[in-house]
Amino acid sequence: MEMDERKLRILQAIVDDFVLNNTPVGSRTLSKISGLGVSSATIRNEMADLEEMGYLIQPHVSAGRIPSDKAYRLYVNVLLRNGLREEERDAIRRVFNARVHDMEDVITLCAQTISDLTHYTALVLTPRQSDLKIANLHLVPVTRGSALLIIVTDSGVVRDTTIRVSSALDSDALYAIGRMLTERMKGLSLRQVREMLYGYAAHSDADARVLSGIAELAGQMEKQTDSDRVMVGGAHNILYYPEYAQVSRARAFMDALEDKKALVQLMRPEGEGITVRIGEETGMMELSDCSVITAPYRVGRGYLGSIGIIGPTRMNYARTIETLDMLAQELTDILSVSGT
Amino acid sequence: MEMDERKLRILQAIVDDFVLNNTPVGSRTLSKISGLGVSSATIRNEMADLEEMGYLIQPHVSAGRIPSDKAYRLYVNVLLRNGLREEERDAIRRVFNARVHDMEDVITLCAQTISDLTHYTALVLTPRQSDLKIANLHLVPVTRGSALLIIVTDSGVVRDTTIRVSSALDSDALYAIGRMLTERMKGLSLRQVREMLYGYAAHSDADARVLSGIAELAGQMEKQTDSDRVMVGGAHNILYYPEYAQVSRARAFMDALEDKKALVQLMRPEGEGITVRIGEETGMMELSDCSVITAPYRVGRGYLGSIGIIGPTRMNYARTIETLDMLAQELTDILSVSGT
DNA sequence: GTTAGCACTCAATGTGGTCGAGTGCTAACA
DNA sequence: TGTTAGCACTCGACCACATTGAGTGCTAAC
Repeated sequence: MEMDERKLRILQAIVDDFVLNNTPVGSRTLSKISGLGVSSATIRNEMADLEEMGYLIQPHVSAGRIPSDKAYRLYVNVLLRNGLREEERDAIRRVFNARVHDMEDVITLCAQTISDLTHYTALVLTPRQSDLKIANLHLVPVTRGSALLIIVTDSGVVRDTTIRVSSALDSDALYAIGRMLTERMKGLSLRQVREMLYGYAAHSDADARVLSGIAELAGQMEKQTDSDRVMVGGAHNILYYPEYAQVSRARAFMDALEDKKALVQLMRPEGEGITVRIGEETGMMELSDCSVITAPYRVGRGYLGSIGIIGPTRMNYARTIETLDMLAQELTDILSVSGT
Repeated sequence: MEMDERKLRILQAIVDDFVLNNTPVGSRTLSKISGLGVSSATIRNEMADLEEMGYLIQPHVSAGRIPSDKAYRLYVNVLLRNGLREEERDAIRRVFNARVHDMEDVITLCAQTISDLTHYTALVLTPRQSDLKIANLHLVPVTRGSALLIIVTDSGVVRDTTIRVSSALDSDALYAIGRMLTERMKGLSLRQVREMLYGYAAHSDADARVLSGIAELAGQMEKQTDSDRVMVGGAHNILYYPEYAQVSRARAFMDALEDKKALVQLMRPEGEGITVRIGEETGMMELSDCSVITAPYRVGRGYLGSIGIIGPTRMNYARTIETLDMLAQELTDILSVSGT
């Protein structure tokens, strides 16, 4: 059995219709909408073939057919076409125009935007903090005897923590210490800083306090597990898809979202661009009726993280892929300007 | 018809049982569990009275009774008793022990903790940024020609943005400008800073750039609407309550959570301590079968924000109230130490 | 290769019947 | 006067069964 043009068109029509209506597609409907001008009987023959080839599934004998994972895969690989109208593309380009805030804001905004635009559940994998390189260290007096330690990294991520310091240190003294430390640690990753600090002799008590503060913050940032890097937004979106009309299913979905470690795996890019994982391809039982689409974002040439969505396999792939692709590009652009 | 001791005990037993099992409570069950040692017929008479008084509702004639909002109100006002075991209280006290990170982390951790401990949906109202007072302003070189402007506020909130500056300014020059600005603006609220900047003549181009950066950031922080202050966590928890077994209800709930403005109103404290809003008392149609419990947190004597939960009216009030009360106290303690 | 026709399948929907938890009322009792 | 046993009654929940109709596969004709 081989695939021909007509089979392809029928398959595409089935996927399109099923994505839209979520009901098994019958031969009669198809002969009307496919625009092929053949009768339902002919379509039936073709559908029987497609089923035999593994592209279609018949829930029961007197229902129509629904696409299999394999069908979606084919659809994504060869049948996909423009999913967005030009004005929608414009809207996406304008999303980040407003203003570049700090990195966390950008990430949050991004998750929100993804969820709003696609109506699926947004996934964002933030950059790994321990890989970030220190750009600046600052010490800022808060009260007598306490100071705020601020670490600025190369991609603009700012972290801070309050530490105790000698009350003899005023703003200028703290600045000086900050400068000195910046000199030594600039360009190092947090991992390296921690290692360096182990063999570091403090000149004074004051220094010692500051150093241990830095060690602690660096430790914190390094301790950030992969799981902490995952953000989920708009999980409630799935409640609008009839696939999840049973609460138990919705619950299973939500629970799967709690497994951050697995999500990190799911967001691992395969190759340079967009990655689409369909149904079983997700490798997670609970998500076997879902698809995950992810797009990497970078700064300069280096991979930082991914943005993506998770939704029912019955998904508007064209729209979603294009939306994510554009957003990832925007994100990359913004980070390249503001960071480094 | 007046309320007597026995009616109270019966009502309490009904609420307790209904909260536990979510099924209308019948007279026979009640005569067994109430421990009053009277027959079901007697209980029936009492229940008829309680219904007449508005405390009970009969879904249909051959079902048992369920508590009305009025019953929960009475329950909360007079029948509540210790909801937590000592070891649970200990666990709560240890939540924030780990380490004080920056404020945002504390808030996030708090929402997570609330949702974990209570299994309801967590609500957190963060402090209003424009009311925060400036403690320190810092300018930090990022690249030649751009700098990071960092604003530290009195309760430790740090905001930052990248601004363009003259490339002639090195780290020391930026520090000096930062110090100068700190001198002038320390103790002012962001609102005041903005006003001040309007009538402010810049000494140089460099200054002008910096000032407009500050104005912008202050503007951003001020622009933060009340809606931006609301955080919702663990919304998926409600899927575990049979009240929301119909997806349409779950959806209505989730949609209500999107109305941040209304949530801010819901989290407005009434009086000093815990506020409980039951059913219709929430003032939101969509939440008429929910209750909202909130507890304010402060720094020093000033009200900063609230933490709380939202869940079905059929809720374990004792546990929840005590949990929130303790967490708010912990939060207040932590902020008082790290801030100001 | 395509199409009309037909018997067949099976989920979805509707209908009537039974079951049982729970009630209100009444009458007897302490 | 308050409590209790007994009983007829109500009504949702559940089950069995029949009906409906969308959709199929197969066959025979074009």
